[in-house]
This record gives sequence, C-alpha cells and structure tokens, in this order.
Amino acid sequence: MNGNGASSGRSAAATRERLLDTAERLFAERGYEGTSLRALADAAEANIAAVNYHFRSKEGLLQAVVARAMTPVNAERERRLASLNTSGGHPTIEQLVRAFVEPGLDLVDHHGDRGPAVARFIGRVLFDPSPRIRQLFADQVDPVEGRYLDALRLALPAHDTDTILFGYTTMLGMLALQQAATFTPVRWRLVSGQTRADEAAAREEDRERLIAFLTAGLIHGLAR
Amino acid sequence: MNGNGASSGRSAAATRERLLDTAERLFAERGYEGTSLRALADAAEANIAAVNYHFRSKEGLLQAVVARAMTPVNAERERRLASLNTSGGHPTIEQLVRAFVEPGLDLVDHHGDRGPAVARFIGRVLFDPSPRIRQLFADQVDPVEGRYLDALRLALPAHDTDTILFGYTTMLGMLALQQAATFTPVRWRLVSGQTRADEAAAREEDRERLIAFLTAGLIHGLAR
DNA sequence: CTGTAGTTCAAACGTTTGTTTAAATCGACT
DNA sequence: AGTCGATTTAAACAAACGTTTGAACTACAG
Repeated sequence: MNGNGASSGRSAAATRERLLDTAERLFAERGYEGTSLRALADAAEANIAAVNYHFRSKEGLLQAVVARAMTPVNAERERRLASLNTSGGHPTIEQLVRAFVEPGLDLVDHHGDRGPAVARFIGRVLFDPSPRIRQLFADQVDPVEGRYLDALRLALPAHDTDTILFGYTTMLGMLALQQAATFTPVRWRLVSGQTRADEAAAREEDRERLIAFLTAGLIHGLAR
Repeated sequence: MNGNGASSGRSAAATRERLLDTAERLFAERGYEGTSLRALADAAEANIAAVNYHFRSKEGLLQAVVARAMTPVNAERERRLASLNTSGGHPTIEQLVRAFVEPGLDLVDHHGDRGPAVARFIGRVLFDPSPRIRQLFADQVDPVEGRYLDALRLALPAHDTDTILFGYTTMLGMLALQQAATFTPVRWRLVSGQTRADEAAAREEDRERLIAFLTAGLIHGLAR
C-alpha cells in the first residue's frame, strides 16, 4: 500500500488541501450554487475530476469544507459552555453570549490568510436558500445547539420557550450576519480610505459592538 | 393599436401577473439562482418564452418583482420619516425603529395570500451572494437609506459614524432575518403542533420582540 | 373581409452544469 | 527492474440552463 500520498506533477497530495482552500474562498465570494466546479478547479490549479475523486461530489466537497471550519468552533463552544457550568453559580447573559459568539468570530483570527474567507463562507452557508445545504450545516451544529438553548433557558427563567428561541435565533443570525458582512452600505465604508490596519481595528470594534448589542437586547429587549 | 391586452388561450394578459406572482413565490422558496425559468413557467402555466417577452430576461423579471414589492415599502418609510420630522422635536429611537421595521413587516399583511412569499422573497434577496442582485436591490432602497442614516445620527448624537452604521446594518439585517425566517431550529418550532391561527399570533409576537430587541440594543448596546 | 399589432407557442439555439470514463503518470516497495 | 495502488489527466457524457426564433393564434380597426 501507499499510505500517504506525495504524488505527481505538483507539490504533494496537497491537491486535496488546495481544493478545500479554494472552495472555501470561492464559496465565500460567490456562494455555493454560484461556483462552478470548472472555475474552482482552475483556481485550485487542479483537474475537474479531482473534486469527484477526493470528495464524492460537489456537495461532498461542501460538506468537507463546512466540517473543517466548524469542528473547532463546535469544540470551543462546548468547552466554554462546560467551563461556565462547572465554575459554580449561573453564568451571566454576557458570558453566554461570549461563549457562543466569540468562537465564531475567532474563525477569522485562527486561520491566518484564510480567516476572512472561512468566516464569510460560514455566514453564507447559514443564509443559503437550499434545504439540503441548511440541513448539512444543521447536522454539524445540532448537538451543541441543544445545550445552548438549555443554558439560555436557565439564564432567562422568566421567559417562555418562544422568547428563548427568538433570542437564540437572533444571536445566531447576527453572528452570521457579521460573518457574511454582506450589505453594509458600501458608499459609507469607502468614504474614508481604509488601510489594512484599519480593517483589523474595525473588526475588533465590531466584535465588541456585537456582543454588547446582543447582551443588551437579551437583557432589556425581551418581553416580560 | 391594441391598448389593453385581454388575449388568447387563457384568462387575459394576466400572464404577466401570474409570472410575477409565481416568481415571487419560487424565488422566496428556492432563491433566484435555484429557480429555473422552466420550472417557473410550468408553475405559472405559461410558456418559457413568455418571461423573455414580458420582461427582458430572468434578471428583468427579478427586478420587476423587487420593484413591485419594495415600492410601497419605500413610500411608507419615506412617509413615516417625514411625519416624524415635521411633528416637532427629535424622534425617539423606538419611533425610528418602528418607522423602518414596520413597513417591512407589513409586507406580510398587505398582500393577502402572497404576503409570506413577498416577505421571504425580500429577505432572500438581501442575503443573496451575487453582487448583481445586491446592487439591483440597493438601487431600489438607496435614497431612503441616506435619510435614515441621517435621522439615526441625529437621534444618537454621542456615537460616531461607524457605530451608527453598525446600528443601521443590524436593524436591516435583523429585519431581513425575520423576513427570511430561514433557520429557526425546526425541531423546536414543531414540538407544539402549530395551527394557522398560532402562526399569525406568533408573527405578531415576533414583530414586537424584534422592535423591542432592536430598540434596547440601540439604546443600551452601543458603546460610549 | 383584410390588415395589423399584441401575445402565445413548440422547437431549437449554443453554453454551461456536475459527473463519469479510461488511459496515462506517479511514488513506493519487492 | 518491475509490479501495484494511488492519483492525475483529457475527453466525453447526458442533462439543464437562459435565450432566440419564426410561425400560429387572438382581437380589434378600417
């Protein structure tokens, strides 16, 4: 048997990795349906058939990209949630918000150059119309989701299930929204010529804004 | 000249209307790219070429659907904004939120059977990956958007431009989110068998929740 | 009845889509 | 050197896409 895969023409069996990286970037920029396998293969400097060889299909590739991006996020959320529960006393709303939102936002920082692409990709997937794709994503997030809803319920004992669900959905949606960063009115952002450094600072500001906004909304913005 | 259009095989030149209604519904359910002209024509009981005859192209059809849905929303927003400005004194945050959000949410109620489809359609368009589509929508909303940002700035004089933009983007995003109603964890919603009446009641509750959440976030959740 | 403009229709256009095939090429091991 | 399994490649596949065509059909005006 061969075992690893250092192979032919190019670098190694890094073809698989290149396909993942490129898919992540193109799916983030153009969406899943908007990205053709041919454009993807070209950009990855690979053959069209390589996609069907390494992953089963285009959807298999999507699943792999989602899994690679979400696995660490899920783990980190689980870790933080457990840490909050064992540290005695009920966690505060802000602690819960941070435990959910920050692992998502950290996608950007923990992946070097690929960071922005990963985050926008996940945001896009969340908003995709296709039930198939949403199901695919839900399967990845499902287990942690249940525990979070339970924790939210404990932290907001005065509210009914619908209200809790609204709060959770809002948190999830606003996170995805910020990750997709899709429709900030462009003119305004471009008024001041932004440098690379400015972008990083703006991201940091937006992170705290998001957490503050969500915390305030959950505490002061839910009926009863 | 002919003038009107009562015509051949079927009812009238209601073909145009049927195409608009069907496109609205299918675009809402499957997204723009996910809807083929053939499936659309079948569902509308029309010929494929009818789309290119009545509208110039598939994108022309999309533009027509967006315009039909957004024109009254824009007008209503403009009307409310003007009414707030002439009634003396600065409008409150909640008044501003309502003036922006309610015309959007009213889409559901003001269109009879088509209501839910219209709202979800607009939500979907807002989250579409394609720059073309987002541009198309921006062109419809642009003029009112500027006036809203000015009003927000006046109502929140202590905050800088970035913060105002964050607040506006959040408002826009959460409205679209609720309109798309795309990723409420399905299991939870279905725990209690919901009747038609329950859905209407739940929508009314979500409306107030959204307004309260946004108001609270804008007042208590923005730094400085 | 004839003429004309508006609308519908079946059919075909040329691309592009995701997927499959079968041969070529590779590195590792005996 | 030679075999084997893993990988890459060019080529072709059928299906679906948005769009265009030209004839058929409708209704009304003269």
